[in-house]
Amino acid sequence: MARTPTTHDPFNAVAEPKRRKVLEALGRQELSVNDIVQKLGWKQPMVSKHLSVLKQVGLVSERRVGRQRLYRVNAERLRPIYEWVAPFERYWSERFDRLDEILEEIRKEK
Amino acid sequence: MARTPTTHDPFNAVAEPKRRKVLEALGRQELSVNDIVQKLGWKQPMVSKHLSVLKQVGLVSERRVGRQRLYRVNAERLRPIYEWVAPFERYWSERFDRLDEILEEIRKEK
DNA sequence: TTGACATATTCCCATATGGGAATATAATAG
DNA sequence: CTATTATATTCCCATATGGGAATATGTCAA
Repeated sequence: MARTPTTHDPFNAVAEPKRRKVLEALGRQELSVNDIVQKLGWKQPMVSKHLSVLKQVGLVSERRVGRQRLYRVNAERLRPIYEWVAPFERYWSERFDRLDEILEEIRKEK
Repeated sequence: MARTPTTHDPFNAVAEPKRRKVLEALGRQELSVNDIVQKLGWKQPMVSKHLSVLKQVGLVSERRVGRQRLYRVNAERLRPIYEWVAPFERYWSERFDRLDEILEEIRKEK
């Protein structure tokens, strides 16, 4: 029944390129909405909306200071993505392992 | 407008949990549609549909042998995901680096 | 109180979705 | 040719989407 909501899990939240941009813009820093607006050059409501999704899914945390809201990345929530994809890293790096083996064999033949 | 199509890129394709299951089921092996149907216990059309998306986005390749179609993971296409998420790995592992520093300081004080 | 600033929310709409069920295509065997 | 096996496609529908524009909420300062 329809696509999984973007707020359902980190995989869906991060499928949206702009949401990835927001996380990149944040990096390790704690930034206000306006900081991000400046940095990315988007409209403020757009930034707020994407932050809202990221927050609902736990990818960012929010801290209120005066009239500002400071956001920071909650990297732990990215971990499932890393852990799912990391095992596949061997699939493409293995190619080079094989290349090493082949080169080794050629070396021995000489 | 509207959400980015699932066939647009690996991030969107893999946001769907069942599509991740299909890739896991494949692993390094080359499997027929029926192999996957057996392995996952889903209806055949469902498997075919998900394979179709994965193929369109380049996450699997297809080879025809007789009436069978053999699929295998094209791991290269997962690389962008790995490379996007990997830098964040430091964010959560760093916590332990700091812990090490703190322990080191305590040691010096003694 | 009244502004001014910072941020969030609402309303709008075209669009692609994933699942189920049924059916179509393709290829082999007899 | 026909039946059978292997796989793909079509039709259905409820649903959440992301963008734009406008507006609401919240907080400080004078």
